[in-house]
Amino acid sequence: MVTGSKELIRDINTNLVLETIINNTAISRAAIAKHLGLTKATISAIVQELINKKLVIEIGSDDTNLGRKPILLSLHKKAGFVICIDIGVDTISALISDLIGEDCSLKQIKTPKNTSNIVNVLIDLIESMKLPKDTPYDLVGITLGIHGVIANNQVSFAPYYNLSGINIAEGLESHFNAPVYLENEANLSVIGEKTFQYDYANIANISVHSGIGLGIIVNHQLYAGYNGRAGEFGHTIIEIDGKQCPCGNKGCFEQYASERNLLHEYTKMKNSEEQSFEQFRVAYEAGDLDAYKIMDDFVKYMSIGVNNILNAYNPDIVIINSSFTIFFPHITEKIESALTSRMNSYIRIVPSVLQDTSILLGGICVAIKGFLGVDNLKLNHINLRG
Amino acid sequence: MVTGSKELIRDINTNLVLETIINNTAISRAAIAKHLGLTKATISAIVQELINKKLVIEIGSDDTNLGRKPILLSLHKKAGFVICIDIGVDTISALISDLIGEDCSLKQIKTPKNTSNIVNVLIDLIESMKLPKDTPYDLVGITLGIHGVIANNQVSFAPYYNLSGINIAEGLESHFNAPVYLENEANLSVIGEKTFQYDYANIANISVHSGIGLGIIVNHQLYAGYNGRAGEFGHTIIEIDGKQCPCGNKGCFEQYASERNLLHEYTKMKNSEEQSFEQFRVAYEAGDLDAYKIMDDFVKYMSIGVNNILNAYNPDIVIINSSFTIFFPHITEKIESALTSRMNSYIRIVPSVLQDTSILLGGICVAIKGFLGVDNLKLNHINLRG
DNA sequence: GACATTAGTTTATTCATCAAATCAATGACA
DNA sequence: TGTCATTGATTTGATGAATAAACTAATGTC
Repeated sequence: MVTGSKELIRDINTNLVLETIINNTAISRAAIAKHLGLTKATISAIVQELINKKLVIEIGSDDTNLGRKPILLSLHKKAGFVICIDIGVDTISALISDLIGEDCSLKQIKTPKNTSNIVNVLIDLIESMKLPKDTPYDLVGITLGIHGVIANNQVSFAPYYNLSGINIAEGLESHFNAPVYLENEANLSVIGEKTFQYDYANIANISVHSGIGLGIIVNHQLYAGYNGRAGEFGHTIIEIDGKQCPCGNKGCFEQYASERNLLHEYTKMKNSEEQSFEQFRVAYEAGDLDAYKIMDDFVKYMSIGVNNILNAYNPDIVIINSSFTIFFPHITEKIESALTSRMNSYIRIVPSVLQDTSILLGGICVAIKGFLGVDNLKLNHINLRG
Repeated sequence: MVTGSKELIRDINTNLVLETIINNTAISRAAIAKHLGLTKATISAIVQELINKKLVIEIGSDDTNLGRKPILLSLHKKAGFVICIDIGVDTISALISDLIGEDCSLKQIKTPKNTSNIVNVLIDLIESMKLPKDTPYDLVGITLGIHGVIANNQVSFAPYYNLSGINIAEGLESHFNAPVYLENEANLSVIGEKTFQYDYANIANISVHSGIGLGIIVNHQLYAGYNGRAGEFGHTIIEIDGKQCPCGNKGCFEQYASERNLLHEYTKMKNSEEQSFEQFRVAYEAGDLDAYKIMDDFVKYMSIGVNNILNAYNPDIVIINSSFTIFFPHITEKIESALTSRMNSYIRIVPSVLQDTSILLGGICVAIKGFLGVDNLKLNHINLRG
């Protein structure tokens, strides 16, 4: 039960001050006070505390033309560092970052066939990377991106690899002495998009891969449903008595609009061996009519999916993350014009810019938010290197 | 910007105390302190304030077998009264209630063809009813149930009557000097179900009438999307290139599962004049095979809708409110067994008990919550009379 | 009638906010 | 060069709400 107390007030205001400092990059005490509607005395006290904790630093004066020059405050971005590991079906990717998502370094390995030893694999992976030295807090959080359903920080259902029953979080936590956050990949993706790219209050992010995932932001917060199964949008039905889906349903969305299905249809047209996306792309750019037909199908099915998302969640913006939108970003305009319902309000449909980095960047955010206690993070500078 | 302050602490704790008193019907100061984890001193101070404001009364001692007998506290349910008016397409229903949803009185009139004068119609309706006398606060809130989309306490889109552009809330507020809350009918419905019947954290409530509405409770709160259009589930597509819907789409859910469509299909089978639900019901109970076929369709389409709701919102419970479930409540079991996806977690599918009173009772709750500042209301006793 | 037990109140303390005064720094201007 | 207006930041005292601990109140038991 969250009741009111002095500590609660301080917590709320401290987090707001931190949030204000981060989201404004550099800001003075006076400006924070004005922004939050708190008195300068309060802000001074809170800032002093944050400076003592080495979470905030003074970075010199701003250039104003009247009165005393303000002292600019900034997050001490090297106070510690965070790690996100995306456990993909084929590849495990690890990203180390400072506290604002800058100065990242990436390492990738193959996902082992047998995942029973996953905790040790992850420990070895992290220890093989160059970790920042001599920071006040060192490693302050690890996020794991999982292709599956998470409940209570544990994998409760993962169709592509067997992680259920293994307590990954605890294993890593006790070894690194830092909090470990498990999260669904589609959820991390939308958090990454919100934090680094599209700062809207309500976002739907569709990830089209072999299946289809959906991450939802509602009122600036991740919406995961009561046991983490919300946004299993790939298994909503868009065709009565439609194509059989392995899940047991007939006519699931991902049996139509997934990359796997569309390439499969393309292969059938070509009557050849399994076609890759790259082969499809080359053919499309060469003006191949079959490829055009497949792209039309993608637009048609995706517009149905987007219509259903609009009527279910009513977001401000829909982001589509897929190979199709990476190579043909203007396809989102076609999807938008394929929407037919007069019930829909005005909406933006955009291709993902972060593409396959959105999961890792989203994981970085989760760990940073967890460490700093900040609710609504907004970061800008991205600089990925291998 | 919500910042921390002394007043915020008191507000939070006062609302928690009120909530505890209401949801426990009668409870002592000591028990409240234990329940909330606050000290007895704090609770005593807050309760004294509430008694002074005539919102809480002492109702005698409880019978315990050891120590001093506790003084039981209760909400002063006659401190004021609230009104909900459901503006239906054909009928306007008004319900007056005390502050716990007991002691209600109902009045219904026909919806006027011309709704330009709606404010005066509502004022006349309210003033023609017997309002409680000599209460400390008198009328403390009016909720209007609207068959349409609400944004900023105004009707932004209503397909069945023309209310856009009329500032109903302001007109009533200035006349009765009480806050007026506009809300979508499907949203009120789910609030009513949650408060009076099914106390779950995550609820989906499907209202099947001529169209199909959906009210969603997420984490104990109504989920309405950023401009009130979430839950327009009737216009999600369940059939590619399906039946034409007036909204512009093809294959909308409500073109299949709505009462209007199913009766229309039944009429076509019978090759007669338009069949009513009553005619359908009589035939079904007489063993008519066409009626059985229609009911099978209802189960089939509804199970698709429920599947999509589960994968979109992941609620704890799905409530179905329709003529079909009123007369054949066990049909929800058939719908449940028609679910095929192994992605779905365990779920309860139940028929609405409140039926057509859910909107009015939900509206009563909205007004009570607004007046008392209570977040999570739980009420029990229902006693409707005409 | 002493005592254990529970309910509720009183009192002193703590702590975070606020308002107002004060100190600090800086450019404008005479 | 020195005064002043202006803005930034800190200090000080007051306020209010929570807490802990002591105290009063009420009641049944032995």
